[in-house]
Amino acid sequence: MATIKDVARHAGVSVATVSRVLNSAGYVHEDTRKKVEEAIAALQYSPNEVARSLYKRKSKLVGLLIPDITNPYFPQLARGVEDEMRENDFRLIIGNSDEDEHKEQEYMQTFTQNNVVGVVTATNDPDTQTYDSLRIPVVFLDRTSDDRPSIYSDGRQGGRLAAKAILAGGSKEITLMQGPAHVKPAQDRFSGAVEVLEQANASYNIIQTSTFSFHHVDKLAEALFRRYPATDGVIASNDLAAFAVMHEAYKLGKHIPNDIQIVGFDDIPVSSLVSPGLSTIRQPAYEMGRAAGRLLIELVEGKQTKETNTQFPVELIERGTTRKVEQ
Amino acid sequence: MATIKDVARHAGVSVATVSRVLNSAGYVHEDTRKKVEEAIAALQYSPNEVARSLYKRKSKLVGLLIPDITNPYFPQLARGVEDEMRENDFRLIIGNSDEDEHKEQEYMQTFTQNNVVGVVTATNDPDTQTYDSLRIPVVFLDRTSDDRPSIYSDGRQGGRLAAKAILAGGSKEITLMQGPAHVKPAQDRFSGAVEVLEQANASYNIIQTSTFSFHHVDKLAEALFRRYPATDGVIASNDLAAFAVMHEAYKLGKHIPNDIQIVGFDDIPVSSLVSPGLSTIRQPAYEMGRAAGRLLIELVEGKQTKETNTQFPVELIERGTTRKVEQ
DNA sequence: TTGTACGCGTTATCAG
DNA sequence: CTGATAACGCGTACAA
Repeated sequence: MATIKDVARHAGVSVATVSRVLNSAGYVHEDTRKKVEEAIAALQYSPNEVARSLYKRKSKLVGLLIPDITNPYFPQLARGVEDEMRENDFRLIIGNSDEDEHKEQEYMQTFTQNNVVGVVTATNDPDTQTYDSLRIPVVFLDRTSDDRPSIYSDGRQGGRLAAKAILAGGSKEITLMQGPAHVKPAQDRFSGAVEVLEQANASYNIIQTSTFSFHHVDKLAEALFRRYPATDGVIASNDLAAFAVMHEAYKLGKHIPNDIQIVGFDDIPVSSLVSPGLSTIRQPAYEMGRAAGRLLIELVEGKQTKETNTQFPVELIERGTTRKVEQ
Repeated sequence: MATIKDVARHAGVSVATVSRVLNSAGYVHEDTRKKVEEAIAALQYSPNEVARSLYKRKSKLVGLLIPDITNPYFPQLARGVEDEMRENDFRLIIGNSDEDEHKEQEYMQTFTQNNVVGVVTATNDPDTQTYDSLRIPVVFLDRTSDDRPSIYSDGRQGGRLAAKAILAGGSKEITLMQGPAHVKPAQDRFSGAVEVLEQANASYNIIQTSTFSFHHVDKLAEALFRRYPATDGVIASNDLAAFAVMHEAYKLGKHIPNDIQIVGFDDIPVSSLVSPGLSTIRQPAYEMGRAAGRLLIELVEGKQTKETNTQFPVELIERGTTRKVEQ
């Protein structure tokens, strides 16, 4: 690895001059610039980001914390954040928190130890204390928060749309899956759905889930039909849960959507691929990720941003798990 | 952020001493150690990894390059790598290459600029040149290679198992999806399947795909049935492609598995959740990721490792898209 | 327009 | 056992 010194020597100038052309700062004669650039090319020099980071006390690194990358919803968020960052020359250190406060703290420490300029966190149960003591900007993603920069979608409206769709399709015995209590967006969805169901005077049951993880959803689906066998409409807490319900419904010999309607939440990519296609509430995850990235960059660069808190609209995607109704 | 100097001052010792207790190197009196540790606790000091990295010319960071995190197979690999790394105090810088050589190089540069100690690459078409000039260990993941450290699964055997399963279920008009030509594991699967089909004197057609991405698989599935309408058995290039085929088959009014059998590849988590469950060749992705992480660490630490090249077994998972046969 | 010298936070060497 | 001090590679006053 060539260093700035090697370049300076090769070009017959001082390191300061090299640094100047590198950062296009200060004055430097056209001819010397040329020489330096040639030297850089000849030596295939590229500046050591670590030394830079040490001197400036800030890197080109951003921390991204997500609950579990194995849940297809998060890679979309992550991808959005990454693309936005890459276009602005930032790179990501990614960590999975698994809803584990210890891991979360561990990663936050890694982030600060590495001079990240900011962090995006899509963690469900952020220990706000940890974030309070942070000196760098933090953007909360997929998480509502009034007093902090955050990007999220309209969970309440999503809940409403889901409930309306199920109602429109004529379900009478609706079961509502309630996501983890500490996850704000999950609760928003829930209350949005409840709101509509109440207004419609519909009868519904509730089944609780404490996690979004794979391993639990199938058991949850089983429990759902055991407890509420008459269920003919399910508002799932997310697409994964919806799949599990579909799976279980088939096992029980129910036909979808004739015997039972199901609405998911998220619209992860596979949802359009399965059969029947899953009707679901779409969150623009990728765009949300990008927005979070953009917001963080603005914060990092100290730009005045009034819009530090933006909510994305959701949308009902009707596919094959709900009944079509004539308009 | 407290620095080592602050700690030294607080403890009334020199920075050298603090450094010693930090790294438990050299001698330090029990009493002074105590004082230092108290100071560390009091100041909530944690060492600046950037400065460390600068001095030692190596960080606690590892680069991970994957084609696209949005494809559910890769998060599993990534998760395995991450967990293994985390347990050994390494952290990940993740990049999506999108099969784009430029992006790949960009990330490789980022990696070296940040003094990563090694990289794991699950990229399909690695520009080996880039890796040759690298001074740090590289582990190729999900990719066969004789002369380089790599972790992959037995694609050929996978292809065989898939073909046998389809044959056992009695399909007569088989269509074989051939993955991207430059992706070695994909070709292995293909040739494994061909091998079995040839031996059985089975009639089969081939449809090519140049990518594994979401947006193309549905079109591909469409093309498949347009070109080979009589198809009653499909060996898909991966689970995502299999889903697309299932979807298309339903659209055409075909019943699975009665009219048509489908076998996927990967066994991504949703495959067990959809209905019918997807019969597929399971690759132990998470374990492979962990193995890659472990191997990289061994390489980094200069341990003698004969096993620099390990192949994981694959396994047929029979679910609902193949016909059960009496043994 | 250019060069010298210092500091960013650590670790390691070498006296004491 | 402990303390100065020189690196690590870079950016920036300050001088020239």
